[in-house]
Amino acid sequence: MTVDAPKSRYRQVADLLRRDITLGKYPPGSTLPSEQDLASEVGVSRVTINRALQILRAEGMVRVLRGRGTVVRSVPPIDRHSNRRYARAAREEHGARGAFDAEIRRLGLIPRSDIVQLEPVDPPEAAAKALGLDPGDRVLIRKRHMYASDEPVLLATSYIPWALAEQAGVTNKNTGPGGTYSRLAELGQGPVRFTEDIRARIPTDDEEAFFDLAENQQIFEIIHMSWTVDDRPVEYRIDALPTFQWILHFEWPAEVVNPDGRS
Amino acid sequence: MTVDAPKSRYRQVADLLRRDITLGKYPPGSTLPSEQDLASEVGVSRVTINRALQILRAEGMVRVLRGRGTVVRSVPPIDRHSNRRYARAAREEHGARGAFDAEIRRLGLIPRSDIVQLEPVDPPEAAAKALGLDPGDRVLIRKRHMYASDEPVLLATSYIPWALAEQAGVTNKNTGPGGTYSRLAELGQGPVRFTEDIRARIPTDDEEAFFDLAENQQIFEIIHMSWTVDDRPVEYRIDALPTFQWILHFEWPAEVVNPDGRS
DNA sequence: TCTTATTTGTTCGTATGTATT
DNA sequence: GAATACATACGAACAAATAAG
Repeated sequence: MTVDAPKSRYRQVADLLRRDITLGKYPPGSTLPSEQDLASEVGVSRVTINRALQILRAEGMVRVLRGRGTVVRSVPPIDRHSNRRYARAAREEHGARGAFDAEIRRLGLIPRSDIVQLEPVDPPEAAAKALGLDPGDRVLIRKRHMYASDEPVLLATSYIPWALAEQAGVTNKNTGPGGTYSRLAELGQGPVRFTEDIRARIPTDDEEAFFDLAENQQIFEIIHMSWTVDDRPVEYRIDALPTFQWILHFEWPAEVVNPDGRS
Repeated sequence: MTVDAPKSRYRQVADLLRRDITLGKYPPGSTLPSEQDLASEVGVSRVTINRALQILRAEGMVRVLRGRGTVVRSVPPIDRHSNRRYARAAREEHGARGAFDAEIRRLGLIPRSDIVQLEPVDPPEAAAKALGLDPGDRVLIRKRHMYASDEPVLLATSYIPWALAEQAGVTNKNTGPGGTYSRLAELGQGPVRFTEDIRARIPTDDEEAFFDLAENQQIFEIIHMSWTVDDRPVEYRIDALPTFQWILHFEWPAEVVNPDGRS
């Protein structure tokens, strides 16, 4: 134990407010006193209160609404179980959106998923490279907005080579029982291996608007790829998730070592 | 494309500086002009410059040193390949610190790992619960500071039931060839399954000091657990990693579904 | 060691802009 | 339109860390 590092005022105020919230002085859904009132109460300037609230925003503890006030958030973190998500059994049992549905319902919330884009496009560079496409090759883009009880929680954008998508008949909203993966499997192009690369970053302007984030909040960016038995990629997907409302779960056996030559 | 959303000044300044950095006007390792100079140059107040720099800090693009200046960072993101990390073959080939070593050396950096704590202690509540300990049971704490070319990049704290640690003879710094897991395996308590729960959060005061972070930066918190063939946990570990310097990689086969009853 | 200049960190008062009620 | 509430911006001032002498 060292001596208490002297803390700046706005951080002390943040600690104070966090404590008050967790202790129930301001229960979930309630509105905090205005910044002006808090300033008088605590004895600091309004700018300092504002800065303290920035921290609580970054933590996802409050939601600040301009002109209205600052409300205490109530969203429990959602567990994303990556392995379970793509198990063939789970897919065929619950349908294409089964995994997301289950993740949300488990918390007593209501899942919703809107397809906002579904068409052939020229792929972004990262997708073209990852999928090993030739110049001029097009892809099927499939972009979804996903909600938990009307709170936006996930933005998923997937890219599949257009030729393959047409052949598999997954260019419509309804991809049939088991979803896209099952259609690909019927062509002998079903995924047998998945990879995910995870990083955290500042949101783009789009994401900031969709999730209603402050620029000091971060999102998980998950690059999800599906591989065939021939070790060829058939899907490149970017999932964007606000960090404060998700916990990512993985599990794997110690023995199964993938020989793979890629580094 | 919508009309350009009008951006606040500090964000425009952040965009400007980010562009200058990526375009090479301020190469890695160089020092930016002082906030005062930038303020005059750009034509905004110093407070606005300061706020813009907060954003670049959160992105890990610059490192701000009070009294000295603001330097452009040069650390490339490190790839953490979780599955490969705990493969038995990799462990026995490279030794206990093999995975971390390889991750760092791959980038041309020099790895270092200091054990800063290694002793029996009363477990924190989360660890006791996760390990299924009885009240009064102690644990071996093993806390490590890890560096890449003297930059702090990882803080690892592991907890192993003390009785088990003693029996396996892993209470010293030198745990022998293959490390702790190999000693446990010799007792029939070797891990056969791993789980990791990942979230991102604001750093604690300790972490902030160790990594030299601003409070608007976030860290990955990875709860790593090792399970025996009897499905009992033998290790509870918390890894803390600044989000901006890591990419987490996972992969798994589509077919292997773990039956497990836990939800 | 002490002093001074430089540089970033924090805070305030004040003012103005924008969104909501 | 008026009142309320958060967002941004500036200038000024002082605190704290560092570097140069």
